[in-house]
Amino acid sequence: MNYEKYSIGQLAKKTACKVETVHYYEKVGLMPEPPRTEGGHRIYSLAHVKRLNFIRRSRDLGFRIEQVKELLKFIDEPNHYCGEVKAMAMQQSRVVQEKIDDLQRLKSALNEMVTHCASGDKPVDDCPIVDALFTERAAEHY
Amino acid sequence: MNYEKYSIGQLAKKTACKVETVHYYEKVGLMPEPPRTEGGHRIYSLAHVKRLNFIRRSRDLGFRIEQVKELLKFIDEPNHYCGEVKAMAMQQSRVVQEKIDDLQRLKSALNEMVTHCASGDKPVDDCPIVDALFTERAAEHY
DNA sequence: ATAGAACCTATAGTTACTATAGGTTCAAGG
DNA sequence: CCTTGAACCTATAGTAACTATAGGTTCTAT
Repeated sequence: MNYEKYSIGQLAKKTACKVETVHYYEKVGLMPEPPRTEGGHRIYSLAHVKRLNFIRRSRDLGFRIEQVKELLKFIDEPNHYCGEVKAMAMQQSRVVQEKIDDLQRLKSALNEMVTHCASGDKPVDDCPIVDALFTERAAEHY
Repeated sequence: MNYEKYSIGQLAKKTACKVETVHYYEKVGLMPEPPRTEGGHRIYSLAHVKRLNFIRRSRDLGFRIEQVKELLKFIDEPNHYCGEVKAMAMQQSRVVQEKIDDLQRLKSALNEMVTHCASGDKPVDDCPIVDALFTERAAEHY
């Protein structure tokens, strides 16, 4: 076994995470309160490194903090099955796809505006982009 | 000309924007301080409706508030040309494309994890998704 | 022993709003 | 004219997920 101990700075470096972020994760309950030195400095072990890696990777994949808490619950508590984790990953994949769709629409709108604006040497009050932006929004919003 | 006057509530309804958001836009300098009734209620005109539509549409297209301020400057100040607006729209389109690319990578990672997790009936400590999440992150992050 | 890096806590700032509290004004009905 | 209740007013706090700052303490290496 690896019984190496780490300071918060070493933990942060190993996980590409800032020290302040570790403090934050502790405050919101993602990271446990670790043992301390006599002087009050936090002492971490390899288990903490792994846990923080898990948190960071989950966050990178777009899971919100509350979702990461759920994922961690699956791990911290016994009697959970892989299927629960799989369901969350699939759900997250769908959420991400929706965001992609949104952004695609957005980019199309921008590109369309740009192509309508051929010259660029017109004064602003004659600009088709500005014009498009002034247009009233769809009725469904009312 | 249309000299119709609107209360803040009517303005909000016409632009699919909340009253509090109009207050906020005034506070951060996107909307001007409008004239008031004797009792202190704000009075808006059609120009305000158009301006707020412009702001909302720009925000919907992903422009940040500071960028919307720049766009409005082009309109509020004389001697600006369509090309400046076009450049901002093109830049914004690139930013959006980058976000799309990021999300695509993210979704691929999620989908890969899901396909590796065939059964779902394994206990969590044997789950390939959990496993992947525990994996250390790429060296470039260090 | 001491210097300075790393750590500690608590608080404020970031973005773009949204929500709340507690009070005032407006418009419509009686 | 008076009342009632919706709409308005200001100021402040809350949201997500951190980041940054201030002011003080501890650790580590010389």
